Amino acid sequence: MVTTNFNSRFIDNPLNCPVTRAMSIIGGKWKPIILNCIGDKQIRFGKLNQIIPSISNKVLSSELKEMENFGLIKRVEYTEMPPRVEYSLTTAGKTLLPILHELASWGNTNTAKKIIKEFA
Amino acid sequence: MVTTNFNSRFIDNPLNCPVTRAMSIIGGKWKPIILNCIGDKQIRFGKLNQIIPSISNKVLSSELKEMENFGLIKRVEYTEMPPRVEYSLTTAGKTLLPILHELASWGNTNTAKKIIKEFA
DNA sequence: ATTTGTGGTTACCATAAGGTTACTGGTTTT
DNA sequence: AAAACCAGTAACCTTATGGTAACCACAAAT
Repeated sequence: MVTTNFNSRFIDNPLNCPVTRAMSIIGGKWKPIILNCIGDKQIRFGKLNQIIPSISNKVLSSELKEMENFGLIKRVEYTEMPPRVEYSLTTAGKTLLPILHELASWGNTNTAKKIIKEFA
Repeated sequence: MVTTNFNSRFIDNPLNCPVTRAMSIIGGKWKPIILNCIGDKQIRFGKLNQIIPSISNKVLSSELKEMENFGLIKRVEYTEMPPRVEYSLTTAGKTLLPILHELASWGNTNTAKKIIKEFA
């Protein structure tokens, strides 16, 4: 059972509201997309940039770094030339997969598609 | 089965990536929190403002209006004095509850709490 | 006569998030 | 000799998001 603490006067305080906590960690324009792209794979920086073409390398880099700091992403650097870096989800990061799955699932509903079609 | 379309060159295009669609509809600082607060209830504007004290009435108002336009929220106005307005989720809006539940559930993990503690 | 309650709106402002462009190093390929 | 590859970084700029404070209508209660 999940205690969502509806009656708290501090429901919007990250320390007390679970939804706020979650959103302040994985909210933002790119994080869920990046996490979803990594999924269960190991994936290189350039490959991520290729399947998410409209993110700039600067932003991709900083988002990855932030999630690495959070302990959600593992970064493995191979000292080759040219360099190779592989990103993957940590065990902690994989606990996010149910959220990403629900997001993807809902994003595939006609409800979501219609809203996007009308307002985007 | 969910087609997440990992190999698309347009995964970040709202028209083609389900996660991007979902996030561009319910992303942002307040929407998931508001939706979660409404839940299965009918709830008044003032009550929302009370349980989410740090949102301004301007922002609460505009977020509600946007989600009403999306067809996720129903707004019922009672022409009394002083006025009374009740918000609730539409049928479409209730399809978001699994996402909100996963968010709340993950936000209650120690993983999430530790990250918030360290970085907030 | 003034305050209270309710659900907002308006005008204005601050900040952080995100975007753009150019650049790097060392090896291999053209 | 030049260009490509890869994984970024640095400096700079733009814009969307959200925040603040004041104000409104109307009736009832003090």
